Amino acid sequence: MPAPRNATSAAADAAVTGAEGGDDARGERARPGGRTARVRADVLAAVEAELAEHGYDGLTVDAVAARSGVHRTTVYRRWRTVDGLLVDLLAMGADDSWIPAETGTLEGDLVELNREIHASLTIRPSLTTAVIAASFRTPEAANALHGFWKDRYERSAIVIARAIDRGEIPADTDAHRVLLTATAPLFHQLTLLRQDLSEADADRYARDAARAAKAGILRAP
Amino acid sequence: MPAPRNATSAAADAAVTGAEGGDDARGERARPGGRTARVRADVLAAVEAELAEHGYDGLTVDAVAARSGVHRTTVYRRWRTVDGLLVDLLAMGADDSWIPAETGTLEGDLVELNREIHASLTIRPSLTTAVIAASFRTPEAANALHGFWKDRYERSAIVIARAIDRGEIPADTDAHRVLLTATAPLFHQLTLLRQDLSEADADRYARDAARAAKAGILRAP
DNA sequence: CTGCTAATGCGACGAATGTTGCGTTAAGAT
DNA sequence: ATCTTAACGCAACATTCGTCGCATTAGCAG
Repeated sequence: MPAPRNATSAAADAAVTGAEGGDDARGERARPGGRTARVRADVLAAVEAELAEHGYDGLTVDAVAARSGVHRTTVYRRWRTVDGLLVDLLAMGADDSWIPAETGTLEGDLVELNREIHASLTIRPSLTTAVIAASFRTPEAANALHGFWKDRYERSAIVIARAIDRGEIPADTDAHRVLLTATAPLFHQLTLLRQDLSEADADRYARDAARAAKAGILRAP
Repeated sequence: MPAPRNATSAAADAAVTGAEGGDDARGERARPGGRTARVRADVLAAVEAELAEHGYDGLTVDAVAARSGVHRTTVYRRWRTVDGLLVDLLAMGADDSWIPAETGTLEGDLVELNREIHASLTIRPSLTTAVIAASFRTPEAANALHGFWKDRYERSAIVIARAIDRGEIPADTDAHRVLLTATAPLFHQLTLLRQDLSEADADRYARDAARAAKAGILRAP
């Protein structure tokens, strides 16, 4: 389960894609052309750089504007708040083509998921962690986060389906519960308890969940 | 595992205990007497009330000062920030005499822990959630949160020790892993994914962890 | 190229947020 | 009761944050 890819490279794309930033999605003809897209790319790149230097609690609209060379007012108008910037960064970094890796075993698939999550929470700066922080401050960020992970968990459910097809685990295994059992300890330990957690530990929680599923412990309801 | 008890009643104690607020813990003789303690009690009660009305993102020093009848400057001097207020509230609400309930079975003990956590995250306003939010903004809040939960998990380890004594689970069962497997899904689903999670769901994660431990899945290392 | 106008730039403004210096109050000691 | 001084109240100040009106720039259409 990936965190949003770290978006540095993705920022460049924005100039081409010209997706609509901010929030004003009125039905009229917009003007997503060159400059607007360039501004978005510059600003989001600046957000990422500021995040790397000062972290979430040191992230300000003014600093982002100054670094990007875009005027304060423009940033306020298009993104409204710091959290709005992070939401947009998350949206840009979200890889819609992502699907969980297929290793041939439930255990291997879960280990792979946990490694991606572990990387996304451990990397500095962690966009994932920043958006989590933002989600406690504005409903928009909370919704964006919720939507992102909901999508990821839904896509990941195929891992359990494949294991059922292979006969590894009971057919009535509760997919969401398996995923949560495997992944939740990483989030809890790394973002809430703020304790170190090695990749080996992440692997172990994945294996624990796989073994529990095989033992028929995680069957619905 | 309790969240800090909801501190309304505890606020009254402050006038008596007169624990030192804020952060300036210099070695000189302090003056924790009547007025200082009364101010602390008033302010922290106001914090709790404001939290109930406006939530964490609507919590401001000015509003707390106005409600408590204490001057802005005093609040800034003693607590520095909104997060400092929450840290102090957490410290006051922390029940040092807490020990996990003893039900006679590992499953029952874990269910009881999860119910306490579920309640602390579900109650409005949730001081626990507010402190989590604060922990993303200041290192002090992060440390306070870390310390609080570290203490709670250490105390809770006795639940696994008792189960081992009873012969319910293998002697080399990894206590921390059992606790995390049981409790992490609650935090993850309720505070990160922002999805509903019933008490019955909380119970089930507790039972899952107990069954996994019995099956020898959660043995050290 | 020319006109239209969305998007940006610009400066000024008001509000919210913290800070500082100094006078006042009251806790604790004698 | 009196003295000392930590803690608090107060007002003025500085800074940051977010908004507004208007001028300027630059997509896009014809």
